[in-house]
Amino acid sequence: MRKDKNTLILNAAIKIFAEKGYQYATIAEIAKEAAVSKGLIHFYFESKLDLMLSVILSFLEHVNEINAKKLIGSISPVDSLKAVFETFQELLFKDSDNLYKGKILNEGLPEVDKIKSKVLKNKKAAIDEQNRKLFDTIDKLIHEGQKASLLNRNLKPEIIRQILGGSSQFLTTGMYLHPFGKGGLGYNKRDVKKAMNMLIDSFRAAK
Amino acid sequence: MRKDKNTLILNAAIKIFAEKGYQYATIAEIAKEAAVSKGLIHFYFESKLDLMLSVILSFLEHVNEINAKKLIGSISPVDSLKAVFETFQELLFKDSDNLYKGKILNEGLPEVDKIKSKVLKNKKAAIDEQNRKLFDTIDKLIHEGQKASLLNRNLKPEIIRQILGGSSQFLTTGMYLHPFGKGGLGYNKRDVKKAMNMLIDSFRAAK
Amino acid sequence: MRKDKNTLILNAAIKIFAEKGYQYATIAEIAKEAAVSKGLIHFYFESKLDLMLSVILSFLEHVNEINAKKLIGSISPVDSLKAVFETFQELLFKDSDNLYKGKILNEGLPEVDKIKSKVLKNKKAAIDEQNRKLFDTIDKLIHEGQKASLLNRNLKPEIIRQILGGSSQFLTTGMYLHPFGKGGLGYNKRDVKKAMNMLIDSFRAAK
Amino acid sequence: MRKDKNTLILNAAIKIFAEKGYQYATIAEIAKEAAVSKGLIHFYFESKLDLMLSVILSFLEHVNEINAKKLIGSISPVDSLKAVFETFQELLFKDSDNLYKGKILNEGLPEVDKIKSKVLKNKKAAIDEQNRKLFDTIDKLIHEGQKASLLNRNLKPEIIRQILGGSSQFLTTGMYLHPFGKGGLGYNKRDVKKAMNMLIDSFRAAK
DNA sequence: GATGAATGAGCTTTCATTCAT
DNA sequence: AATGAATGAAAGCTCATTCAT
Repeated sequence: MRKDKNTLILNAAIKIFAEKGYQYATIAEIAKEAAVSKGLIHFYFESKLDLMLSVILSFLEHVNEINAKKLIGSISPVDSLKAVFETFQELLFKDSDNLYKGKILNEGLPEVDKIKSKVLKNKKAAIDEQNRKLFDTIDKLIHEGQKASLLNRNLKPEIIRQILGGSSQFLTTGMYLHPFGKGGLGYNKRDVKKAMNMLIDSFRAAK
Repeated sequence: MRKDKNTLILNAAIKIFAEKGYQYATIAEIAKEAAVSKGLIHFYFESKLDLMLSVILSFLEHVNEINAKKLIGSISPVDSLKAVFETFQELLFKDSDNLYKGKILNEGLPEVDKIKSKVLKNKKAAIDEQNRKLFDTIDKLIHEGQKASLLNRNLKPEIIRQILGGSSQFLTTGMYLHPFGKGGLGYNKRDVKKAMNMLIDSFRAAK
Repeated sequence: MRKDKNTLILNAAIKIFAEKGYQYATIAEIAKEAAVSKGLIHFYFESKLDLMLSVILSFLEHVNEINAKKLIGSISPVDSLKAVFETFQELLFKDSDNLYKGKILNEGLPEVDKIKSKVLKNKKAAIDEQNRKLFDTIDKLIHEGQKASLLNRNLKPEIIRQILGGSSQFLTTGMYLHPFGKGGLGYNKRDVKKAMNMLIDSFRAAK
Repeated sequence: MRKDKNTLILNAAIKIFAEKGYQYATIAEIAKEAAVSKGLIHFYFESKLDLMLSVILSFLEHVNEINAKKLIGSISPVDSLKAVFETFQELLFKDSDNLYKGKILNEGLPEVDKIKSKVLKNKKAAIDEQNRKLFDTIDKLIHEGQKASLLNRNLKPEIIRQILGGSSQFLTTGMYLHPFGKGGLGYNKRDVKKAMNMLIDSFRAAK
């Protein structure tokens, strides 16, 4: 089953955006990577910015979709929280394409300010919605956990969320490390999962 | 005592780089902000990239300098660790210029790959050295703490470092929050300090 | 009886060319207007230029055809001249499609230089022929009028032709007016006819 | 006395715009004609459109300036009208640069709709003002002439203006003629002046 | 030291045209 | 006859960098 051109371009974009950064990535290079003409990219995507927003949107949709499935059962808020961050690790560690998406997610957001066209405004709205969904999921779980005295009430939920989010992202994308010539991460997927679970457990309310 | 032109340009660059991002910042705009001609910027700095590396380098030197002073006494590894991350918060929260530097630090790193000229290679080497110094400080403290059974030995030092670094950065720069229209951070400098200390304490070895 | 596709495309082209101008009109838009695929346009017309030349040619053929019928009887050269320019006004004022053609006629001519292909050279030759026919008709009538002492001999026929042509075109297309925000023309079809007749009468030889 | 680069570019633009038409003219070609880099054109002019508007504006300013001087004395409306159109002929026949301007004036106006930027809106406003000044001059003279029973009252002033304008333009730019392979105009500057004066005289009120 | 006019490589985007289906 | 995905040349514009003054 052949991938359609749309997906082909999207995957090439993920790779090039992540390798070069949004600004340094060129349509020409993405086209070359996808083995497609420059024109075709603009046939499927309104602009370079549209292309990047499409990458981000598809990733967030994927994350929320998986979360929705995972959180159906009646597990505790703390376990749910673990599950949510596990989703991140799973997706980001699954293959390099997804690892790339984590970087793009981080880098692409400032670009969103430049949105002018109607189509892109709609796409941004869709991204915002997916983001809000993700944040709401996390914040609600933290809040529930605190209400049920399962999580430490001494920290504001926003603080906890930032700690978990920052740790998750740095652990998976290896930020801090890469540019300074240190080779690999020095740890693996399993280590990350364990660390995140311990981290969440550390926020449990003292008995 | 008037600031010399070099510093004038550096400060303008910090502001514009942080506001627009490295790529979208233009020499023209930095020149305007510094009330200086475009030509003069290239008189003091070899290139745009040189300018950004100079910003990063000066920040890291500042951080290491402060750390060196703080860690002279014979405090425990855990308290030292707290002191190091406190340095970050202090610098980054001190004024908006330094907060900006946090963002630049994050964003500028991919650019480093493009370094070609000899002068810039030297500058990169200087940055790497300052970075290694910072990392070594952190890693050594974690290692000492684990050896002295003050810190949990179940987690690799790299993991702990990434968690502390990620949390610190997300808490101070508000990443995750900004692009999605949520207004302020919802917490303040004091909250961050408390949270980082609790976080470090959570890695203490169970008795 | 359904219009055939060829005519359908031609009419769509007239509308879009006139609204947007030749250069700004796109094949895609013409195709949409004609409710036809882009590919089909190139099935019926060799190129965009061919399409415009076809519009011009069909208009000139129409003008000459009508003139031929009108000038069969033995009316005076002056009345014939009036009839010829009346044809213009009639066609151009008849409906907006024809008014459009007047604009295209004016705008399209510089494009003719770009003709390269054999097919288009033939089409250009056909246009030239129709044009020559129209000019010859006008010039001959002026010349006859002058010879019969019905028209002022102080003005060269070319001069008279340019005055009549320029007046006719400016009166019908409203050139000069449109771009400066003045609303309608301020006069109607009847006014134009009267003015053109008076203008032609003004060239009558003084007794 | 060397022409400054601004004027150099403006003159190159006049030539290329007139030869190729606004749309077909390229910045690269204008730059080559001016023996200047592409970048410099955008240093002096905001955009290609700005460049053309600048050409039109400078021409209209020139026309109105000359008219203002000519109409200071207390000559009759009819003679004033002759003087105004004489200005056109003088400017347009003076040299090929000015003849070109006549064509650009005609062709460039539809582009004005595309104006978006603030700078260009100001430029458009300036053009509109110069145009209104020109139209007001013409319309006022026609109106005065009719009021003083010097000009035929059977024709609306707008009609007379269009006839004079259209004739003037067609006579000077040779529209109608050029594209059909007929060589020169077949008449000269003197013929045009005589014809325009006769035309204006033909609108005199019958005694 | 300081200026800013001048350069030119490089980018995104448009769109007529082609061709497999 | 008809479609529309795919192509690629060409264009306007940006901006770091240079250099005469």
